[in-house]
Amino acid sequence: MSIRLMLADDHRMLREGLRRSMTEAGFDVVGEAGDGVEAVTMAEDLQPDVILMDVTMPNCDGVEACRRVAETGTETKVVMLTMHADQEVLANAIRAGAIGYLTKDCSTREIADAVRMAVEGDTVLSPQLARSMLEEVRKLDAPTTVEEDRVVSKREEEVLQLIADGCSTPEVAAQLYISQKTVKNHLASIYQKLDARDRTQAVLQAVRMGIVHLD
Amino acid sequence: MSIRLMLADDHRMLREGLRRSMTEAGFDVVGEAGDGVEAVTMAEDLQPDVILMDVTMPNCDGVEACRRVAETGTETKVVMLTMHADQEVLANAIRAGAIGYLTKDCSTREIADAVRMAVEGDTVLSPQLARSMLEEVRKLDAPTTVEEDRVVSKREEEVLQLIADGCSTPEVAAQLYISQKTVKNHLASIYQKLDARDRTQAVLQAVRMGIVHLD
DNA sequence: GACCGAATGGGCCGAACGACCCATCAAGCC
DNA sequence: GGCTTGATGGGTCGTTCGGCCCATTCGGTC
Repeated sequence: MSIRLMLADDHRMLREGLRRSMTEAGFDVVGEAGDGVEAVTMAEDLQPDVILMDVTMPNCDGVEACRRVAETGTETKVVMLTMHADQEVLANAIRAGAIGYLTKDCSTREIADAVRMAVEGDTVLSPQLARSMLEEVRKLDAPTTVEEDRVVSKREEEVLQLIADGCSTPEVAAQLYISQKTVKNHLASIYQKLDARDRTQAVLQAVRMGIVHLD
Repeated sequence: MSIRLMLADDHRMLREGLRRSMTEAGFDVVGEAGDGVEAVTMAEDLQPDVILMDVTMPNCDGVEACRRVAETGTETKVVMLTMHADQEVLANAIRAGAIGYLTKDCSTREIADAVRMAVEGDTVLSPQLARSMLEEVRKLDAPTTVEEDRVVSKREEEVLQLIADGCSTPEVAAQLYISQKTVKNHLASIYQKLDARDRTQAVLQAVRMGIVHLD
């Protein structure tokens, strides 16, 4: 039993090319939509296994159409196609429930593979997009704690964390049982090391570097 | 010219099954490794297009092996295979440079597709893993700017962002073509709204709330 | 023993900051 | 027509901040 595929793209030429190649690849192209609204209604009607959806379409763009299809609660998987590897759009598409995201510079073979993977529930991402997204994940869990190549000293780190927690200079001094002057000296040293010119920049830089944490 | 594939798994039976099915799928299985160290040396030797690498292996686990292969700077793509959909391991694999991550409950057809996608540079993720990772991304940018329930006014937001970018009061004033006094007024208003007592706390709170972004 | 970095401190000073008063003007809402 | 909110601005005042000079002590390393 072959996979039932639906196409949604406002460029007829591209659609016809896709239909030809997807049919050759063994898929059953059950429908073609030329804009977002048409795609949604047609999807409800045909209940395809997979929709290849262009991002930029009239009436209602691909991302929004994808959201509406996902909201119907059907098993239909949506693979987004786009001209540009825009990370922002990717994030929106993911939120909208798309299972894959391909740039249009990939081969028909790649698209066919992606469709098959989509049916199985696997996610496929184009190289550029995967990279940007994985970088996000990388940022998320950067467990830098193992390293011993500390930029700021342990004491300076404590000062930074307390500042980040909302303490003023005298409060930090009280917390650490040292004088305000020492706190200022630590800060001055921190500014040099983190290339910051005030506590605000120092704390932000420390957050970026994972030295301190926001609660 | 067929794709040159290498297998790395400590279970011979699984390896042989993979070899058979991958050969049937048209790939050229050029080598098989039984542990991590062997996989790394063999990969250097054979320079395969793709390695299907088990996560759990003796000597040096798949993730570490993947890292070493990636470090050699070759074009070899690594697709990780695993029994369990462990998000932690996935994150590590990604950091290690893996391009795909599949659970072992997927079909040989899926694996074959994934290998082809990997060659093209596309990333493939198993359903459970994709879900968990996409949720991470979702978290990242969840505080969508679309909302109209803004805590601070648009102008105040601009001020906050500039402060976060490292501007001092006079610099913010210059950037926005307003007086320093107005900047201070905006800040005072921000302090109230964000329950902050100085610019440092205000910016940190804004970062937590997703109002401003760190570059 | 000499040297260095870290942690601790002091004093001084000018600039920046934040709190508290205030005003004006435009826009939106009841 | 009033009311509020946002954005613009003024002034004053005390505090804080950050730069710059300095010193001591302690634990390492060469």
